[in-house]
Amino acid sequence: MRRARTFEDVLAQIERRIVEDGLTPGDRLPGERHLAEQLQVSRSSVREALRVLETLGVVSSQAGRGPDAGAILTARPDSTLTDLLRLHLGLSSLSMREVVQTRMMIEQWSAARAAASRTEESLERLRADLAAMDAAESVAEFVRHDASFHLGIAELAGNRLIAATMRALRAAVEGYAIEAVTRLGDTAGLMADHRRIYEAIAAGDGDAAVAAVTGHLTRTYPDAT
Amino acid sequence: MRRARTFEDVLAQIERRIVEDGLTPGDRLPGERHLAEQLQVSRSSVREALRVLETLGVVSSQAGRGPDAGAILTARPDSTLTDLLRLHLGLSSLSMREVVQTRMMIEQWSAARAAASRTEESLERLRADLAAMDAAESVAEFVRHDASFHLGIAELAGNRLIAATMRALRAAVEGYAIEAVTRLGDTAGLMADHRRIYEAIAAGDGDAAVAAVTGHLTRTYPDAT
DNA sequence: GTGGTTCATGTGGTCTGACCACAGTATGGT
DNA sequence: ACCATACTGTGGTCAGACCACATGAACCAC
Repeated sequence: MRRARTFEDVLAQIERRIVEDGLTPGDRLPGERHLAEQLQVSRSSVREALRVLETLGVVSSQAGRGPDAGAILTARPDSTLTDLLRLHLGLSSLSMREVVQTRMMIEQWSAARAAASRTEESLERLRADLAAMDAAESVAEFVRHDASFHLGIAELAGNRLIAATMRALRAAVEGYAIEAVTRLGDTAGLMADHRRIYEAIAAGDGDAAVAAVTGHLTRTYPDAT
Repeated sequence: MRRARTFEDVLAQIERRIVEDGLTPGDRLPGERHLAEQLQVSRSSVREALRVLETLGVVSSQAGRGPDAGAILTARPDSTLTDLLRLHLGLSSLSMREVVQTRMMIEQWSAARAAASRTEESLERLRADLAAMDAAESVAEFVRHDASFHLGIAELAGNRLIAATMRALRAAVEGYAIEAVTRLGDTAGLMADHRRIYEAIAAGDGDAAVAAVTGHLTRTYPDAT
């Protein structure tokens, strides 16, 4: 058994405090110096613990926020997941195939859910993205609205964990996406796919939505299944 | 635009180094003092960067490993994801419902994949877990093999990202699982579910496997869908 | 020669104390 | 009443020190 490092103790104490005091995003932690004194450790250890919490998207710090200020509790797991994917892809401990496959799973699930629980205003957002893609004048702009469209479907399903994962996955394949669109040359095929997905969701046809999403992703990332 | 903090620069430099030098798990980074000198920053900044990488499961440090030693590159995203879920559940920025729902998505997908690509040795592992559950003499032991069974299905699908996510999700509901088993009193119903899942996978019947998994999770976590 | 012991070296982990740039607040003058 | 100024405490960074530990080389006994 390895002895716990000091900053890990600090981590546990802060977590305990969050749970016991029922702190939620927007609340504040004491300043670094205060925490250090309360826990009888050095500021370095406190800072390392805060850095971990920041990495996990639980806390956010910025310099010089005046008295009675400290790290603010947040709920931003997005960049954690994005960084996680990017680094492990770089380390080759994860393959692009696995990432695309995971995205396939999420998008199929989301499309089915979205078809079942669609509302007029959520459909409106998807239509807006479609229109923006049609009007896009550059690959980058097209891809941006493309991402927004796919994310919209995931958010429509109403699960923050899945939506956050989807955002990270999407960011991880960003480079691939731009390359894929450029390679295909024209976007007519992609737009036809998108419209098919939208129509299926709007019609509340879950099976058709899943099929449309599956076809779309298979065509866009042919080398991963 | 907020100015980048020093340790974020260090982070970027280390990441660049990993990608450019094609480093993989098992390789080593220079020692903290060397990195500090190479990048012309203080050791504290290097340490904060390493702490971030450690949190993301990319690096692992331990004290006193002799000369020419530094942090070892790893590929352990599990605890990152587990911590992420636990903290955000504690912060109420994620609900147990969303976690269980995500698990439902992954297990359905995994079961379908597992049914399609089963092998005799992978089935053997599942059978071993089933037998261990039958022989379990305590709730804790039962739940442990229960977890192993479900994880086995996810790993069978052959996607490290999904398997890692599954491990984290499973760990997050650990407390719930023990409570659920205790509440149900006997495990006969659960075991019947497990056998039904196993049989469907062994028979290569994807649809039946999905149905069996869906029924099992719905029964185990009735208050989340 | 061989096997075990000691010891110097360098590591990660921690601490102290200092300085900086910045945001909020109070203070002062107009 | 208003605006500029100084003050205060913050997070961010740095330099330098010490500790416990793991490693490997030098050493000694046999």
